[in-house]
Amino acid sequence: MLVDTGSCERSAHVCHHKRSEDGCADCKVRLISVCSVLALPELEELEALSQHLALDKGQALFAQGQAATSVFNVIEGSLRLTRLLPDGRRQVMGFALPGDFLGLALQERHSVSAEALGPVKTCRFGRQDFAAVVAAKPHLLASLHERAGYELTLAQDQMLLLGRRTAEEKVATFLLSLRDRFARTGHTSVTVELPMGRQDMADYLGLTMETVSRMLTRLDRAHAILLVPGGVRLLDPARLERLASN
Amino acid sequence: MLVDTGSCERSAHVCHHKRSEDGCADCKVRLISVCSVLALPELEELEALSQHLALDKGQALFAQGQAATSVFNVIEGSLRLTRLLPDGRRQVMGFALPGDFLGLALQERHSVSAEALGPVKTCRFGRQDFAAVVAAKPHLLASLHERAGYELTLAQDQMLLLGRRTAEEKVATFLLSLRDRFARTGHTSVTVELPMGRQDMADYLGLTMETVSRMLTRLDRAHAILLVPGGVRLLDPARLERLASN
DNA sequence: CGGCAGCGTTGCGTTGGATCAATGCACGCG
DNA sequence: CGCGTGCATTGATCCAACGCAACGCTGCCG
Repeated sequence: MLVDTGSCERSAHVCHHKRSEDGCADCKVRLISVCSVLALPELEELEALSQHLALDKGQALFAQGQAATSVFNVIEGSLRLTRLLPDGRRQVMGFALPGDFLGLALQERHSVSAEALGPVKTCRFGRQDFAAVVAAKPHLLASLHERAGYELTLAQDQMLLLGRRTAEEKVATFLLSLRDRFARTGHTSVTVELPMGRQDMADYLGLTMETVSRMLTRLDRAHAILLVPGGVRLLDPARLERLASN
Repeated sequence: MLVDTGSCERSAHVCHHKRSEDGCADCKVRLISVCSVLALPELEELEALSQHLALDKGQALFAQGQAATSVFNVIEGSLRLTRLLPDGRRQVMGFALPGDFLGLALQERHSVSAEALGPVKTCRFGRQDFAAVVAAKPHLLASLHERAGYELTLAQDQMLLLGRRTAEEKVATFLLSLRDRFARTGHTSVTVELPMGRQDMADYLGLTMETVSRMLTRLDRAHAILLVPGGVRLLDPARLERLASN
């Protein structure tokens, strides 16, 4: 049931109770994941079906079009969800952060590819197994459905952004939304970590890498943000909000 | 339970059995709507909670941000689903056709506005009533969830289109996808009806009205399509497919 | 230590689609 | 019928973002 026994090497402090740390009861993302709606006995039932799965930077969790044999809870790290056009143009559909569930829709095939942006830990379930549990627990289905509804409004936000916003607005909106998402997982900070590269941001925002870079330096020179290695410090969130304008 | 007693005036032939035509058993979209998963007794239960509601061209069914008191099945006609930016920029998130369900996510507030593109007939349910029925019928929830998953992949298609496709590709893709959607409701034809205006298409595709018009005339002059009043005849679908390229 | 590989930034010319401005065209109405 | 109103088309110009190429930085490895 547990994979990645090397997981403790990577964390900053030593593990004193490895056994229980892998259980759902101690799961770091339990309270923000779909599992939050489950009572303890149900949790144990699900735990019996779960496996931990770790990925390194760049590794794919699954690919677009592939039969969906598994679904996943993201425990740690972040992933890029992409679609590819035959000629190589790419659209990043979103980024999955800890607490997110991959395979919400329980569909037969994955509609996107998922690749690790850095070291990632996930909790894996067989799709059929998971679907059977869901079928037996309407409140879990309701929770999935609620998340799907939320995803749908996020997708709508993104369509509005892609269709009707300028490059500068896109970048400002992106930084703010990333800050807000990190805030929901507990990390409240003026410095927003950017686990993805410029090209990923560009493909998410419907821009080129160069334009993203230019907009970031423009915001930096305007003292709205401060570019720091691996992230951005939001110096003037109010100005960003004004740029994002809604 | 029945509204719009004038409905027969608009249809081509005379009604012989008005009573039953308003019932779910004779509903034109039952087999393609969420109701298709319901058995007859369940259908009657739902029917008791339903009202028919008709709209004229331009009328709003609900507005973005409004508390969602009702959810709807579209029976006839089509609607435009939009989001507005404070400065007036608009993004059309989609078009609802007969058989579509509005309010899938059962959320507290509507995330978009819905406006009739022409005469529309809907089947209305109180959201709370409907939610109660759903809570009691897991297979109905599963059906809603499946539709939500489908909507999510449509939204992803649209994000890819908005972010990474050229104007010509956008228009070609739009015409083909509209043809396919009409095909699913039974209307198979080389001539695709365009119930929306140029501005609506533009706001759906992230373009201006002028660009949409130019691309349509370009395709027309290339003999890929033929512009006809109120629609488009697809003369060379293969060429369009090539332009849409996936 | 030097070289080189992988990002990110910057400058500069190009361009696809936006913008502005007529004009066309179908309709409903006095 | 002639006029007005609302949409669609077309043409002329503009500009935001793209594409390309050079350059910079950082970390890795021989």
